[in-house]
Amino acid sequence: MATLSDVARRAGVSPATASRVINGSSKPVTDELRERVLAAVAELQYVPNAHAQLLARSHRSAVGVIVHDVSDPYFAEITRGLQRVATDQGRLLMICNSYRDPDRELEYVELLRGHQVAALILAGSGYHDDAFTRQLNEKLAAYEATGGRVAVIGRHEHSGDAVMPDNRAGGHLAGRELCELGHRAIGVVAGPRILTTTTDRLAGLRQALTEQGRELPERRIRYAEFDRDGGAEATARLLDADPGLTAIVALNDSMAIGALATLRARSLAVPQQVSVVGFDDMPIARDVTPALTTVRLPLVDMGVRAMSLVLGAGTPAPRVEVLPAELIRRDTAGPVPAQRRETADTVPRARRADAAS
Amino acid sequence: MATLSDVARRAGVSPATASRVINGSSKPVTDELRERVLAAVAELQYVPNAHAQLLARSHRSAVGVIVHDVSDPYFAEITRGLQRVATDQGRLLMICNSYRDPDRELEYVELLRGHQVAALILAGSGYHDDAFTRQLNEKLAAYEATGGRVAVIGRHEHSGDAVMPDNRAGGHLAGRELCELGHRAIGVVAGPRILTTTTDRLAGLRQALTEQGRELPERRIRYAEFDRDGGAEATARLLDADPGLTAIVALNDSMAIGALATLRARSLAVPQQVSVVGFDDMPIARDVTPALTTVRLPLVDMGVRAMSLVLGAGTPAPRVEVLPAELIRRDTAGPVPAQRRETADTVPRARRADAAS
DNA sequence: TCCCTGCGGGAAAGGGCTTTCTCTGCGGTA
DNA sequence: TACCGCAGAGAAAGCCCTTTCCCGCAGGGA
Repeated sequence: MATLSDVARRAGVSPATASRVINGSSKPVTDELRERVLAAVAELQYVPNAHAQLLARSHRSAVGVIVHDVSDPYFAEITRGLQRVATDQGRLLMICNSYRDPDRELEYVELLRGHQVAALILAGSGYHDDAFTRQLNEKLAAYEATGGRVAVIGRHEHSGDAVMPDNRAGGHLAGRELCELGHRAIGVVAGPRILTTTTDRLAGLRQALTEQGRELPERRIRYAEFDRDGGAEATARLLDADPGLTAIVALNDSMAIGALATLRARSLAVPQQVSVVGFDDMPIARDVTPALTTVRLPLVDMGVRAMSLVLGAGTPAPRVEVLPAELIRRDTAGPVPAQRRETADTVPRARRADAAS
Repeated sequence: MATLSDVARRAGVSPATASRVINGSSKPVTDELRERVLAAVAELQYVPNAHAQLLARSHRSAVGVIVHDVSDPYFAEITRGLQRVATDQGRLLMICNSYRDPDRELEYVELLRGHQVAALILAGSGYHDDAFTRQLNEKLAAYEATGGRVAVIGRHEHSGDAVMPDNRAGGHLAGRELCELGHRAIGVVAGPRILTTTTDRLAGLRQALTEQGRELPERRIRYAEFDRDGGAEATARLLDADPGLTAIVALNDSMAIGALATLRARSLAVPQQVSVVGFDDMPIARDVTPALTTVRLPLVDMGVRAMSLVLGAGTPAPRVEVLPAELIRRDTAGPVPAQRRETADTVPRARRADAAS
């Protein structure tokens, strides 16, 4: 690789001058030398060594981002928001996928710190795991102690700046909607128990049911991976255990799509026999058939805000921005079927079996 | 940030010794010093400056990847394959989104070169743009001249290693299937004209129709963005111009989903009134209703191979691996409706209008 | 004419790390 | 006892840039 001094030598100038020309320094350089340098750069196809530059400059510019998986639409949307702000400010993003592995998350914090990022954004659910949380906070604190900025998206455990989707309110919205449609036998297709996102959404849902004088017994909840196959599988287990279900809440849209697949496979009409409500409103939600009723989170906006937080001026007190959830009514949630209007819980066993057939 | 000399000072050793301990150098260090260094590292929360390391080591390890958009399922799958191999070999990936902007692509080549990546992988369609292609090749050649490895995925223009999905054969597969189902009035919802992927798939499709004694006139093709909305819009234009269409080929699955949306909006039953064939077989294809008949490309495998090519031993002659396309029959393509069995081209105007209603 | 100013350019000092080279001191052999 | 060899540690030379500091020179004012 050609280096700066190669360029300088070829142009017959000092490395200092070459550097000034290349970086458009404020220090003036005569046109003649400038041209010679530029010509040398072109001839040698010179590209500055980014690492040497970063070492020489004190200025840190890149921003590190840790998500569970960029290719997951949830994170893809958040990332879009992050990118928008970063690009506007000429920042480079380093995006890392933790694939929901806490250890990998820890490793990436180190890695990004080593890469001298100016700020760090952790997006995605936290874990119910005290040991992990403590370790993470230690690392984050160490980073912040050296001037690094940190913001989290959708995580409680961090003490600094945070952007929080209102998962609990979203869960509540889904629950209330279904109650108002008359459903009583509601099953839940949930993500991993260890994720705070799962428990937050679940908590909101449970609260809504309780407010309506109903319950969400643990046997009506199935935990699985937060993806399509997890949703399909959890739905199957739910249905096997409780054929009388008239509604299913999936704790994200991918799982909802899996749920829809299982219902279709079992020839259960949606929403005539079983209603389904998803969560997140990812782009595909409107394109499945029937179009998915779901709880929308302002994903892009979450990204925008987190990045703004981290690139803007710091404040002594941590800022927490809670972004609201919104119910998007489409076609998968309908009134409870007539023959099941009574609560499945109180229906005699025999009739319940009937109703399921 | 704590530096290596901070660690060394605290441990009462030289930076050289500290470095040896931290990197597990082959040079032996007594246990006592080793412990002192490790203790200092922990106390100071020391993380080596990655840029300084990269500068000092001659060894280059990271691999640069340029895709159109990682959050697009097509690239997400390819990236999964790339990651798999990279992770196995302990390589870090730097992934950049060009958002189908040729200039940005050029910039990223420079950027990644500046970051001293050991190899470069360009995934995604090439452009019918000679000036761009020349520039790109120049940059790539300069990079290769300094020992960089390059592989492309799905691009013709590069003279080196390449992994090529058989887009043409895939187009052919889609065309033949539709012909065998009796369709004659086939419309195409195509991606941007400037992309070689579009033209390759189109060429295969056209060839299949020609072989069956049919034609693919330009008026039956609509070019739009390679996404859901592009597909929806192009389908609408196609239908407006030619209501007698009995089949639509979408040149990728996102567009196919858009096509499905438009057909649903117009109450045209799929596949009873109109058949649809997609391309790529992205994961969601099986979950839309009706499930999408499409042409599968081994996306993950494409990524795996490209990365293996680039990390394996170089060969004097460039290697081109062509990966086959496969037709996945699901539920969106069916036999041509009875009343339209004759070709739309030969049906009198009046009857064509009837048929469309 | 002399001095001061200011402009354009180069020399050189880092920035944080790796690695070669050098040095010290010890044990072992003749 | 004298010498050799080697293990283990440190000194220092880079890696490739940026940027401060300094210098020479030309032009302008007194």
